[in-house]
Amino acid sequence: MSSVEESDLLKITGKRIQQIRISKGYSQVDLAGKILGVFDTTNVSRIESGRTNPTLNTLHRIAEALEVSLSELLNIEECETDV
Amino acid sequence: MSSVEESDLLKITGKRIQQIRISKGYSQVDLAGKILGVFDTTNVSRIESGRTNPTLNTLHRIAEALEVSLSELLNIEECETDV
DNA sequence: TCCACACTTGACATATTTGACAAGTGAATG
DNA sequence: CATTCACTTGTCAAATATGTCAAGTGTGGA
Repeated sequence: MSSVEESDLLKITGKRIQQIRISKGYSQVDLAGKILGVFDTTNVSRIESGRTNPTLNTLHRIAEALEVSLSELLNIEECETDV
Repeated sequence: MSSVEESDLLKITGKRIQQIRISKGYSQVDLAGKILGVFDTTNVSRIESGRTNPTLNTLHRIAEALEVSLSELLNIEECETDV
């Protein structure tokens, strides 16, 4: 019951990334620019909207750019999705 | 300086998964069996040894099987890698 | 020695992420 | 209007994760 479906997981994680990004005042372009190595805005968009299933390395790069730990980035409430 | 190279990240995460797995008294076969859906021992081995860059969904499935949160699973010390 | 168990490693097919680019939407502004 | 900005969406190629099978290593027990 507490198990999260894949698509939900991706959407929830995407929203969390977006929340943190916005709270820091970054645009998607800003974020992509801060990410180590090459990172396209396209991917930011796809990940934030949960249309892609990012790899550990990608999540790590995003976490660094957002100046949070991986652990924080994925600190998802597994509780209710309602309301 | 604090930025972790990809291969290090994968190895560290793999070791962490292995630690938790062993602390729960599971073999790789046990773990693979507990993971939601299909999961081969091969993958457990590859992930634990850092030879593969797992996706968010895969990490989530492993976390569930290990009965820890994603956040706990990835609670990696970003401190020194030395010594 | 033989066998079982736990794990590693290689090869392969399939699916998907990532990276690159182009185009489209909507909002705000001059 | 036209332009700019932020973001979405489509397509494509390349790299790679996953799933599956087979074989190899090392350990321990009968």
